[in-house]
Amino acid sequence: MARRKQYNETEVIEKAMRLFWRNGYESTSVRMLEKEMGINQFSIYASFKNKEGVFLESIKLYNAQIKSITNILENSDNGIESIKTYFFDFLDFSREGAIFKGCLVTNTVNEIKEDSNPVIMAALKRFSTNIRTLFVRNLKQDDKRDVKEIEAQADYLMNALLGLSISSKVFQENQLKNIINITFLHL
Amino acid sequence: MARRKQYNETEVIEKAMRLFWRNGYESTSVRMLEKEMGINQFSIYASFKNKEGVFLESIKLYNAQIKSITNILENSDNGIESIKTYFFDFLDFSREGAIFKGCLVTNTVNEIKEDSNPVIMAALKRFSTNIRTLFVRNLKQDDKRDVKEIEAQADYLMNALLGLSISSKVFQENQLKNIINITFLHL
DNA sequence: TAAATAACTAAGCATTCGCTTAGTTTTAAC
DNA sequence: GTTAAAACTAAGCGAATGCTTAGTTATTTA
Repeated sequence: MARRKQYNETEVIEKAMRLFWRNGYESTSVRMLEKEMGINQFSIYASFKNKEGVFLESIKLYNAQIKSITNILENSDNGIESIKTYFFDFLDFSREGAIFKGCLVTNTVNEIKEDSNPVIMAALKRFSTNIRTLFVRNLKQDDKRDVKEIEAQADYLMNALLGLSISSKVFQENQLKNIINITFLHL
Repeated sequence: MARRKQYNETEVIEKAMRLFWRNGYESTSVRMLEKEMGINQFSIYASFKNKEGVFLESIKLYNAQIKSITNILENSDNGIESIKTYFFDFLDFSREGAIFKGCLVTNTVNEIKEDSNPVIMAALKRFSTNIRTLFVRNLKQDDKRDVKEIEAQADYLMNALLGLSISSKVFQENQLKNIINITFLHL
């Protein structure tokens, strides 16, 4: 009946995601998305409605990709050791060649203003809440741990993880590994 | 010979700084600066050359204001205890009413792209290097501390401080205090 | 082969951005 | 009081933003 799409929507979102990851949401213009995704603006808006739609799909893909790491955490019964593994895995996940891009979600939280885009903000909050829940779950696996302290320890770990997302752009790899090691000392 | 300025440059920078602090650099437009500073665009450019100039002056003022805290750290001989105090003081410093604004510098580092504005980026790096140096200095005051570990511990503390700047916008005050307490446990 | 329709191209829309400039008002020196 | 210069107002500059639309091309169905 009509012409077929000359691009694969999943493939172009993969490219969009990498651009957002490197650049942030606001700093990535639709013209840049055009070039990176290799399709015209018309096609972008036809497939994803608007720039926000492209980003939300990018977050979905990011979530799917990082699942390979969170799944390990989710299926583990090794308490805090698995959380530490998650930190190292995350660092590896955020690597692109020699540089670290941080976490797409954390990067965006830092950039977006709460009231400027509540839809995106809600998606981002959902993401980090999920990770914190996994931390709590795993902390509870350690028998000797004081249950009353678990919530505070989860916050502490989230703080370290958020920090790591920024630090990874500033510090060297061996510094980052030291940071993780010290974070889990005596916890 | 001529008309006098109808505004005080220090006063209007104070207002600009607070806006940047809440909003970030890119997200703050010159139109917003006009309103907040209470002066016309012409006056802004006459006094500070350009938007970047306004921001650099804002950083200077921020530095001057946070000196009340860093001075305490600089003049202390209490080792890591003084660093912990600095964390609590910073939290208080970043408070505006019920909400926490984080650190102006950290907020901006997260927003600015390295190559998009190297001048501002350099100013920001200088700022955080200074704080890390203070951390190293204070860690060395503790006799029993292993000197080889001090650099890594300074990185760890910077990571926690960077994290705190983000966390302070998400977590409640008592959560933040718990995070600081756990950060300094057993260090 | 012809008609129908989805997918494409490219130009252009209104708005906002950082910044400038033409023209007016105020004030100090003479 | 006159003059000169700095400080002001407000309009508008070119470029970039997110998004739309008029017009063309390609492909499926009949």
